[in-house]
Amino acid sequence: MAIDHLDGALLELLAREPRIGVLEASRRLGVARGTVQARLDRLQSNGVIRGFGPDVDPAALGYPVTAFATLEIKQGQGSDVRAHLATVPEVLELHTTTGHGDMLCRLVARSNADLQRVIDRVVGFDGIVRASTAIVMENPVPLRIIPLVKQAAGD
Amino acid sequence: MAIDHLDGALLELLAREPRIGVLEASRRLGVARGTVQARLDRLQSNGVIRGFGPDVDPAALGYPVTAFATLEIKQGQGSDVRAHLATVPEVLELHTTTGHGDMLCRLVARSNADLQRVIDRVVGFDGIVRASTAIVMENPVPLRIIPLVKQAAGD
DNA sequence: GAATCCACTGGGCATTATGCATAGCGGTCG
DNA sequence: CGACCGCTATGCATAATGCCCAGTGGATTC
Repeated sequence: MAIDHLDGALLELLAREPRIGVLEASRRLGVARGTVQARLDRLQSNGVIRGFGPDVDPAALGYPVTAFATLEIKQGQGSDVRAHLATVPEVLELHTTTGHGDMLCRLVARSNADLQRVIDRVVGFDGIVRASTAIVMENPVPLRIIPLVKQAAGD
Repeated sequence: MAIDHLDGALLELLAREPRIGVLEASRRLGVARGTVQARLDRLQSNGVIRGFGPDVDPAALGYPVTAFATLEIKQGQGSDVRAHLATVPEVLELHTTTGHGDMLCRLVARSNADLQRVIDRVVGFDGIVRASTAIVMENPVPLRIIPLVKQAAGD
C-alpha cells in the first residue's frame, strides 16, 4: 500500500516510456532486474497499478467534443439511470455525487451539434429530472497521476 | 484517422490484456504479425493511441476521496489560475468550460477532512471567485473507452 | 483490359527480453 | 544471535522482437 521512492521512480519511468521492458527499466533505475520485477508484481497485486491499457484519444477517433453533464435524478431511480447511461458509448465516465446534482458524467461527441443528440439520448430517460451541461473548451491539465505519485512516494 | 474493424478488435484486445505482445495479439486476432505491427504503428502515429501508461489507482496510493470542483474565475486571471492548479498534485485534471462555472477540476484527497485542505489550497488563490465542490460517492461507470471504440469501428 | 499500388501473408534470421532458478549479501527484528 | 527479508548478480532455456524479403489478392488508374 505504501509507496517508496523506488516505486515512485518506477511508476514515473513507466508513465514516461511505457513500452520499455523490465530489463530496460532496471538499467535506467540502476537496480537489479529481479527487484524491478518484484516491485511491479507488488504494485499490481496491491492494486496501485490497475493495468497498462492503451490510452485512447477520443478526439482521434472522431469525437473531439467533451462535455460534463450534471444530472438530477428522481428518487429511487438511481440504478435504472446508471444502467441506462452504461449503455451509451459516448458516456465515458459516470459518478454519483453529493451536492446540487446527483450524478456527474463525462460525455464525448462528434461535434457540438452531435452533442445535442448525445444529450438527448442521455436525458431521454424517465428517471432523469434535469441536466445541465458544461462543454469543455480547453484542457490545461490532462488527466495525470505523476505529481500525486511523487507526493505519495516522497513522504 | 478512421478506425476499421481490425483496429477496433486490436484496441479491445489490448484493453483487456495489455501485457500481451504483438505476436500473441496476432495469434488472437488471426492475422499476421506484421499486420498487427503495422496497425499499432499507425494507431500510435495517428494519435489514436496516446500511450500505454500504467493506470494508477489514487485510492491505492492513499487518496480514496475524489471530488469535482467547479470554479468561477475573475476575468483575465485564467492563465494564472491554470498555472496555480497545475502545481497542486491533488488536481488530477483541469478543464475550462462553458456554463455556470469557468473551470472544472478533478481532485483527490486522503479523507473528507483532507479534502478541505486540498480545496483550501486550490481556492486560496487570488483569481478564484467561488468554488463549488461535489464529492464522488460511487463510480458506476469508471473511465472507459471500449464502447466508443466499438462504435467508431463498426460504421 | 492491363499496369500499378497497397495491405496482408508467411517465412527466415540475428538479437534481445523473459521466466525461472540459484547463491551471496547486508540490513532489521524478535 | 539467529532468522528473515529484500536486493544483487548470474545463468540458462524459451520466447518475442525488429527487420528483411517474396508472393498474393483486391482495388484503383490509365
